Amino acid sequence: MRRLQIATIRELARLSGVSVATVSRVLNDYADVSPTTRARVLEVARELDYTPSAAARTLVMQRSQVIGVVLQTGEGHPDLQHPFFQEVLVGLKHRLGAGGYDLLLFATENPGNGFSEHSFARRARHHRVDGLVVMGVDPADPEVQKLLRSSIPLVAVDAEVVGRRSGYVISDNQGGARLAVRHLRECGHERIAIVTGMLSTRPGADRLLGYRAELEALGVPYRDDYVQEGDFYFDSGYRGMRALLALPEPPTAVFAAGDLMAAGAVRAVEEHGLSVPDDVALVGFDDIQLAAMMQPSLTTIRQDKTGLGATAGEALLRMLEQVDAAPPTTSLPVELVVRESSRVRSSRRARKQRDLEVTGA
Amino acid sequence: MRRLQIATIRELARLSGVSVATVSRVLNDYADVSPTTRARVLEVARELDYTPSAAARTLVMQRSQVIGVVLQTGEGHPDLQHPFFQEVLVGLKHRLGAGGYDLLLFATENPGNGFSEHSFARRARHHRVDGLVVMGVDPADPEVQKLLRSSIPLVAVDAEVVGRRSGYVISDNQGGARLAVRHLRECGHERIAIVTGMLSTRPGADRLLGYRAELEALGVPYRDDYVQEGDFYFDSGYRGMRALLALPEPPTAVFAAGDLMAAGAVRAVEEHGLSVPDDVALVGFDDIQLAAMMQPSLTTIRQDKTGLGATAGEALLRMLEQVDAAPPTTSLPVELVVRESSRVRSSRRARKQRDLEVTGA
DNA sequence: CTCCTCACCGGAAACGTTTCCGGAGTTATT
DNA sequence: AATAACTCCGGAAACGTTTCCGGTGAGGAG
Repeated sequence: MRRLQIATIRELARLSGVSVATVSRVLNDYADVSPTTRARVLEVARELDYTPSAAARTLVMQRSQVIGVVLQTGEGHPDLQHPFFQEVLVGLKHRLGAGGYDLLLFATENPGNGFSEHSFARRARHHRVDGLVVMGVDPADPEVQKLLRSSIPLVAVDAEVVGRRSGYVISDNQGGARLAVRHLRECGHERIAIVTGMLSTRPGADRLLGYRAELEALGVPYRDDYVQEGDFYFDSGYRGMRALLALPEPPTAVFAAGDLMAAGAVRAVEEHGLSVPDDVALVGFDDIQLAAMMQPSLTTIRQDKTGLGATAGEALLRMLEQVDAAPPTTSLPVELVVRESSRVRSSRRARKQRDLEVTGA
Repeated sequence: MRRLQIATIRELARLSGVSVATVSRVLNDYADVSPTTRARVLEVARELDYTPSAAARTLVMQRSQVIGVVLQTGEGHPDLQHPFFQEVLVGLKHRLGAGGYDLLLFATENPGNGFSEHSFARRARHHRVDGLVVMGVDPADPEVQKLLRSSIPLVAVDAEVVGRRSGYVISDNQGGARLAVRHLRECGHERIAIVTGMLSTRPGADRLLGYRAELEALGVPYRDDYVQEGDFYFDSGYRGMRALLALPEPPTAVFAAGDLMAAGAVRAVEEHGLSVPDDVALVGFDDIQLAAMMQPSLTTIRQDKTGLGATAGEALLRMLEQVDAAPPTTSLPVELVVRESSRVRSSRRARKQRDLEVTGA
């Protein structure tokens, strides 16, 4: 009873004694078909376990029901490796999946086979994806610029790209940074330093901006030597913190513009024989899983990561449904989550609270 | 100069003054074409920024150059959320990308639109994927069984599925568990408990098996009350550890069958007013990023996660190239990584070493 | 009884490729 | 000088759909 070839619409038509046109009509829920015919065709289709060919459908309809996802492989660190993007991906997949779309992950490694196949724009056209989501890319990247001109609906996460058919969703990075600095100030700190993310990225730049803005608003003088440039990953946080500790007048509080870097900073502080938060208070950014789990648990600015993905998906769906839908330029709110790394003293009560937070999630 | 329609092979043929057949031959590097013609076609193709349509090619060639990836959305926890799978995905994408394949992420949410679209087997046929990689699934799942019968080359990660065209790659979970227990015993512990992963999964079951086997080998009596069933995630580690600490004779060492659970266990221990490793020694499994970053850093059994992905990709490529290639049944070695959570005392020297490990990675 | 409308259906073109088959020149072989 | 063997190329079928356009038969209006 196993068929060797997978069933085609022609086979299905033959078996139900109607034309392929009619079969197509019942499969696509057109009105112009009698109830009896419809029932018969559906029955045979079920028996055959028939599935239409996406390729054929794409070819004739000029749309694929597939969304391309590009995660730029950062220098050395595949972005896929950063927990942040992973969570965004979860939200994205969920929303787009519910909308009937599948996700095509563009491999960033150039296959080399055939004629030059690399460029994202080419790959997008090649697969005829209906839309694109790009994450962690530099908007100035020529690759990205090509994508923008391509008239394929696109939404970027964490990068401010705008075009006729492309928008972005992003967290309120500047506001988040201000929250972090204000919190540190309210904890009594005056010497507040920062370890930044990559300044070439929007979040990296904005968090630094917010840091400076809040410092000014609070009347705390800005010092160049309190700014350490990092790259969002653990090691750079570690190195940045070391540099800060080596200063003649080291800071008593540090805002690390990413949780991974905050973790690195904690490592540096403790290796220096000091303690978090007693000697150095720390606030991170992102609230990745790690933040609540580490010791001391990390005060941080929570981004709604799956929300970013879901919002991006949502916006994309809107743009696909109505051609004239405006591309999104959405900024999602963030939230200060106070944990141990910024508390004056780690008390019994603090621990209890921290616990509730995690297990309740 | 912008074309409204994307260029087709027909257009390309017209512009180069040859037939589509010839263009196709040029593009696919056939020998049967004169150097001058070849050059001309290539030139025009470059000008047009021509890209062949994947849909058309798939249709006629009956292959898509796409690999389907299914990540079963576990009960409550999307697997994509577990760092483990993320890293496997990195390796997979890398290897398969280099082989010229793109990855299609199957959305697990049933789109509902059209006629029943859910089943993975249907989706696989629908997109005509050339191969499949499945992760974190139950081999007994009827969905998976359907996939096996479908004659599409398949390789599973972390699940022992075998079929005519399907194999698996997995870590040596049993051996890893034995390593963990032996290490704990060598640290002087006698009362060694375990918090298991989901026993319905291969790794969950195997790690428990290894635990028991090594206990026996070492002549340490096995106790039922030293076995707490978890589910690989933080909370279950936390709960399991609490239960163990409530025992009349609590263990002095615990093997947590996953790093996330180990982190939860640390939390429970400290909340209980005890310390890791002084009161309770801990060994985890996986060596996810978290393990090296947390405080105390986690002794664990390292799996080669990207290696799993790469091996899976490699095997799949082999099966795609030669139909008669045997499906893999590969087991990758694991490795004990000693960090603070199992050290008798956290010394200056230990910290130094831990540091090297992380920054050197 | 004829004509119109309407419900239902089939034929066929189109989507963009690959590949089989054969044909026209050109060069080598007898 | 005829034929064989290459080299290079074009026509056309095929892949599995969707959709336009038109056709048939039944029933209602004139």
